[in-house]
Amino acid sequence: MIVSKRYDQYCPIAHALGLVGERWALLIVRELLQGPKRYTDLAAQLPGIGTNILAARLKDLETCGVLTKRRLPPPAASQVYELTPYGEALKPVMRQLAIWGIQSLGEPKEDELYPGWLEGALDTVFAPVAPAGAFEFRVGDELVSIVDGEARVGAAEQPDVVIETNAVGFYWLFVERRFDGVTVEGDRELLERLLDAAAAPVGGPPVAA
Amino acid sequence: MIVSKRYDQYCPIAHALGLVGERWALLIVRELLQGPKRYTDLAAQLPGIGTNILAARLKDLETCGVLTKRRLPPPAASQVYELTPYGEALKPVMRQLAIWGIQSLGEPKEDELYPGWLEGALDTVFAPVAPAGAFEFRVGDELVSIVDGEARVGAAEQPDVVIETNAVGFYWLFVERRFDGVTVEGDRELLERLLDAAAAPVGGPPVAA
DNA sequence: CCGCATCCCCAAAGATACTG
DNA sequence: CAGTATCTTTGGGGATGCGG
Repeated sequence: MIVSKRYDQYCPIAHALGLVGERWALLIVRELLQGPKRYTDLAAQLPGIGTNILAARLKDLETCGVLTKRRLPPPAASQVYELTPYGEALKPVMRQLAIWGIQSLGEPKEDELYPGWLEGALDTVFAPVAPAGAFEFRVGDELVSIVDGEARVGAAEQPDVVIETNAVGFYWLFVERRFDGVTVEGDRELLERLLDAAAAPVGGPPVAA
Repeated sequence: MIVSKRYDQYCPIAHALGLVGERWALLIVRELLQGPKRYTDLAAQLPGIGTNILAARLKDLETCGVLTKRRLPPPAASQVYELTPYGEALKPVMRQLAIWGIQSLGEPKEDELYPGWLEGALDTVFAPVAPAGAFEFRVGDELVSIVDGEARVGAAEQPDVVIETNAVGFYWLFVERRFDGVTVEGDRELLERLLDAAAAPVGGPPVAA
């Protein structure tokens, strides 16, 4: 398993795929973008992964410098996995993958969403390109703000704009700029600038996948 | 094979990986970013792929709307594969993957490079974020220009800046802003703006992979 | 419990030969 | 040239076991 079975080309993309291109690898990174997690928590968030695969991936990702295993100080005897700076640098990749994928994903059904999804979305997709200002998103029962380009759970102190909708409204707002079912209070133009910055208009595949 | 074995989550990233996350898939996309190609040409550019895998991937990528099979008009009786607009929209993903991957790739050995590599690099990594102006790159025996945000093989008519180096110099110029072995004629500051726009400073993994 | 290692089974990948 | 057919090998999914 070690270092074998990669692509045999000098190419940054092929090399990157050699490091994080295997099944489950980028989903593990996705989980760790939300902060350090324990083995069991990872397994819980990745339905169907199988404990052997998880262990193998964690080992691989550790040896190639994407994440580190860290033992928590005495009171909590457990250990956690966390991204290295190089692993964190995958965020732009995840961002683009998410922007591309969502175009053919279709709107969410309410019961498919997991707690914290909005924070993940805002943190990786919107926050990195957010213009100066304070945004407050109230989507379903999630409440997350972006202030100075950083996503935070909870309300903003002095929000420039407050967006209220449900998950479906949020989906269409992002992929097609549709404001149906979306309530915007405050600086709507600032929100539009955020949406423009977040993603170029793409459109889905010719055949819905 | 059809539609099975995907990740079972409502998540744009998981969905994207379900479409293009399998082995070889993104490398096929990489090839087609350079324009339509025939089956045999693809096989030639992807050492070790195996004809059955290539055929299977092409079929999968076609059914999920990433590429199309097109039969060339009569004189040339062959058929080619080309990206759909949705497939082309993967370019930002490839861009970020390349930027991330190159940080731990190491400098090239001259015999590892394939003809046309510079055009690929400039087209997917630099051109999409290039500031207005005309850049001319002379790297080894490759000669490619970027004019108005588009990469083109050949010299620029009125270059604002001409960069001359070899592949190794080009590598370090990009990953560490080192100008050793790089000759810059004309507007050097414009080149620096291009480099700044192309990639945030990242740095490789703690352990060289 | 948590963090894996082991085992079994099957699906997918690799290699090669062959065909319209 | 553009694949399909066939065979072998590898890796993933699922369950279970086991030490700390």
